[in-house]
Amino acid sequence: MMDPFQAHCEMEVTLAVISGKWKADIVQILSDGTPRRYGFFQKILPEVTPKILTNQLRELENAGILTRAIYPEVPVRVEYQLTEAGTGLLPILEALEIWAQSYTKKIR
Amino acid sequence: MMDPFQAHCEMEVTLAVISGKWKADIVQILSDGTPRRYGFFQKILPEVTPKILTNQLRELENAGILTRAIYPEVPVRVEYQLTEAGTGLLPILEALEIWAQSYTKKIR
DNA sequence: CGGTATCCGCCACGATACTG
DNA sequence: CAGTATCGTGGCGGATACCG
Repeated sequence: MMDPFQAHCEMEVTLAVISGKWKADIVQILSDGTPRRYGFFQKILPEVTPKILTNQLRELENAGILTRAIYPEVPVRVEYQLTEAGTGLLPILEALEIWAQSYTKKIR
Repeated sequence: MMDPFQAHCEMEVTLAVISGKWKADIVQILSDGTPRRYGFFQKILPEVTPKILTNQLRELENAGILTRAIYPEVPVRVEYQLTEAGTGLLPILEALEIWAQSYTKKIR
């Protein structure tokens, strides 16, 4: 991830947070508030390899977008959930989606 | 630039369009509607090298975000201006900026 | 003035295999 | 179940020099 604090303009902080091949997908999967487990992401995103999935999750965690809760049961359970900051991202992602839709219509 | 048409979710089309080290800056420079010349970008963004600047401008042009008008005077004059699609991006960039501001306050 | 041409380093992303 | 470990690579961004 690009260092958000050497961005030229503020908005690049946000871009830095959600730029990452699978981050938008991950945030969207968590968008309904339900805590989700590692295997759930693998099921929804079958193309992402474990290493990459872990990497993207960790970067979002470090950015404060989601939390990672470990329940030391047997077998172990790990749950990911959006933080308040992550939830604040949702309207923006929706705006990105809406713009993309009208854009695709015009360009394609 | 990542191919916008093999994105997993629609919003990544938008991310693909504005992801690029200097693209947000370029769009913001053009945000007031005034046509701007190549040298103007170089003056505002002294760190970007000519090759990179050209590259970022071309990618935005190919994405339909801005137009490139050549006036074959002597010396030649080239002017860049936002398209309608590019203008539609402005509220989104502002939303990114606003989110970044509250985010920076919380995290830093 | 507004670019090209050439060369190159870095690192995000990935394939594959293995593990506490 | 939820991850590491290792090795590999494509292409974005950059430094530097040159051009119509």
